[in-house]
Amino acid sequence: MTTTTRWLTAEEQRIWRLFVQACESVFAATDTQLIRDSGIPHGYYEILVHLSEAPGRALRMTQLAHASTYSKSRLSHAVTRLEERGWVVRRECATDRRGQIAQLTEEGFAALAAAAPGHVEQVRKSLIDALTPEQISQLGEVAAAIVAAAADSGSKCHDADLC
Amino acid sequence: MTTTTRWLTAEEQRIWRLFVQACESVFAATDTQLIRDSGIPHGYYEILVHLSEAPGRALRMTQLAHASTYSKSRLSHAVTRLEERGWVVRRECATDRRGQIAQLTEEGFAALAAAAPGHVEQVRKSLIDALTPEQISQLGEVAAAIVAAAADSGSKCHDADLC
DNA sequence: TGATATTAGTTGATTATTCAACAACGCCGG
DNA sequence: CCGGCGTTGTTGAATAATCAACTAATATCA
Repeated sequence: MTTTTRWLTAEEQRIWRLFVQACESVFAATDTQLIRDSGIPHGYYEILVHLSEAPGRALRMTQLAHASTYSKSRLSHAVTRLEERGWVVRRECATDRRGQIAQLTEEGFAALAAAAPGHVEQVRKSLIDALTPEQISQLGEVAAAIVAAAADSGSKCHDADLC
Repeated sequence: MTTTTRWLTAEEQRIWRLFVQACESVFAATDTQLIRDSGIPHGYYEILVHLSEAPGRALRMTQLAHASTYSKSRLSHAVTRLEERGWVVRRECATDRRGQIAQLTEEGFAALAAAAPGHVEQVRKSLIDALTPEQISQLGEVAAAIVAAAADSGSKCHDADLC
């Protein structure tokens, strides 16, 4: 436990900071584009995407929260705002009276369809087109390894919402 | 302008989502660790780091905002809270009477020093140790390319705070 | 110099996120 | 069928982030 700290080497630190910067720049760019062109914050967009891909364009709150890596509370607030925009409606769940089902409306689907091209274009500009094909596949493997490592250490997770 | 959208291929989309997930998992883990063990949110930690590395452990607000990729407003609020904790003080700037200089206090430095080992350990767990040495250097190049691309397209940036 | 534009930084209102507490329901053992 | 227990989802208060408006000081330039 109290072994001396394994500090990062100069090179490791450089790469760590580059990584942080790269993430921030990509998310800032995609977020800005999405809000500017469609008025949809990045987080809402992800919710709409997951709903649009679900059978019947509907999902239980918990499943949607998990898919979007939202906490239940955050999702509940977010869906309330999406309902105000008319993009989502809440429905009762037939098999579980506690359950709520979030369903994408036609307007919500239309808003998503209208926003998608600009968003995709921005993802290309910020990420895909910035890299060589080889770098893209390397990024894929690196990202997969990071996610896998997180899943491992997260296996002992006991927090309320996540996992 | 209105050319048909260059949609992402299935593989590109897979990698994009993996990338998003990887970033989220790393930041969630480092954030959680930092708050749990030191009560320091990730954003504040970065501010303290930049101050600690500056000559005299002090920086003009604007420089600090830029270094931490904070907006001026956000930084101003954040420094207010850091002052309340006794970790930072504001000083007048001798050469520009508009200016404010944020200076790290001894307590602030001590808090940073106490938090650093755990944070570094978490960065290792979430990122460095999850990758092979080759992947780490690949990640460095990929991140550098992403940052460079963002800097290019950001050159025409006219927003108030950034750039 | 004096008029105007820029820059530095703060503030308060609006909006988003987290956190802890909670109500309602389902599950399961006695 | 009942009582405890975990789950589902919501709520409201506290905290944080964004946005627009603002003050005050400096730069620019005729």
